[in-house]
Amino acid sequence: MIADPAAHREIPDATVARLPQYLRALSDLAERGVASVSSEELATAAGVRSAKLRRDLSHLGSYGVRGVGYGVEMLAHEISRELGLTQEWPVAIVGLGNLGQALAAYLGFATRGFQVVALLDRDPEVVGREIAGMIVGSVDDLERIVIERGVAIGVIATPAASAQQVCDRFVAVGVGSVLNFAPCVLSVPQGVDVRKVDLSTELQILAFYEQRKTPADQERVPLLEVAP
Amino acid sequence: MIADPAAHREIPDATVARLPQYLRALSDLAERGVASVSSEELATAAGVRSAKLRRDLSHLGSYGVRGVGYGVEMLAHEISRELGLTQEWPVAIVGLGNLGQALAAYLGFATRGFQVVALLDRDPEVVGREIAGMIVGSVDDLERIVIERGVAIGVIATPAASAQQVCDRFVAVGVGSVLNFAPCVLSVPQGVDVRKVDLSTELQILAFYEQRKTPADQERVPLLEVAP
DNA sequence: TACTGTGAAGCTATTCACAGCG
DNA sequence: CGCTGTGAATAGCTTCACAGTA
Repeated sequence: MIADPAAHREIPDATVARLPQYLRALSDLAERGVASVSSEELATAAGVRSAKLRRDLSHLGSYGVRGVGYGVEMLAHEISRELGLTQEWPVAIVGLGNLGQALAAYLGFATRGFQVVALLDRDPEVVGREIAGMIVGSVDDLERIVIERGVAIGVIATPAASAQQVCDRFVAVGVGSVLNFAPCVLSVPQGVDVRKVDLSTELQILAFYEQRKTPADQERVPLLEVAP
Repeated sequence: MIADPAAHREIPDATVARLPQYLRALSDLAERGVASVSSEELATAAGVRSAKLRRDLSHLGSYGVRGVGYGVEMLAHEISRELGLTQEWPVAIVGLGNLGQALAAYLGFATRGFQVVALLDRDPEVVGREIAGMIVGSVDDLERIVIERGVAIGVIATPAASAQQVCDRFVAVGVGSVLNFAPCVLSVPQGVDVRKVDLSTELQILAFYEQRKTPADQERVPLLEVAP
């Protein structure tokens, strides 16, 4: 009986969410020819505290050397493996408005580990056009295309009104991970993961803190100080 | 006599990050003419548990009615106020590649509380073009434009190599909040807030969980054979 | 010596469960 | 009664501080 060292490790969600940052910092270091890095240096490059970095990495195993630091290439490889980037994940993008086109262009050449295998839209004006080197298909063929091309991750860049329907169709044919850019909540069965990216949410969060920062005398337009 | 309920309350970061979701759910309800909503219903609409919703709202004050629920319009207004959306925040977008253009178009008409007052790019081919009804200016004029137009929030959609420099220039002329779409860590002085949106980070997180779901050596295969 | 990996402490967030009120 | 608001319990995350080690 052989125990896989990673098999029974539970990696905390908060740690998983930071692994990509560490990986990017390590890639930058590797490009600059750095062979070894301390937790202090890597933490700075990734924008976290060194104690947090060490705790995070300890969940993956003991890949550091006491008194020295971490091997850049080796640690990058371990994190890549942990994140599942040693394989190529087939991705489909649905909705090729402004945002969908930008995502298609970005994913087309800027990311390892992912391959865009389908672009789908509902608008007949858009279907058939070439975007980022790929022909846009009809969303009517979603099920067939997802199955044929083994899509694992679905990206939704449609208007909010269509997002749940597209999501349901993804889920029905076995897509287990969805990245949602539509400004709405998606409901999915247990076992399916959804992550949401939302520009206006981010701006609103910034506005909250900006408001707290702005001294009272600098306050801008008071829209609603009307006496009843 | 009633003391200002929000004046000295510390609202937890996790709560702030969810307020936009609640606001969106409330806006949807208001559009459908719903006047009152229970924590259970609103929580479902926002994709959280009702206990969490009630705890979150309790940080804003007591805006519910026991035995009844929350007034939709009233709660929406309170959250808007708390988020600082009763004023318009002037936003500048730097970098008008695919993504920057998509952001400009989105912000141009899809969001209340924010007004795009400047689009800036470095490329002379792009400067002078009209995007989403606004003429692109030169990034050389960043300082002047930020000051003249009172920019409070800077959006960075440049390549990673330019992002820190643009950020520094924003900060130097008083921009206190930055939304960063470039795949890199920005360092800023204390008191400046940065939020990051990163497509490949999100995909990598999904890949991690997707990999965990797919049993070890089980290759990803179509769920259904292709029908003849 | 200079660093990692980690027990323990402290802090933040979530959830339970029900008192309290309309 | 039905629902909110919250004390208390729990779970999860971060930080400290240092034992342990190449």
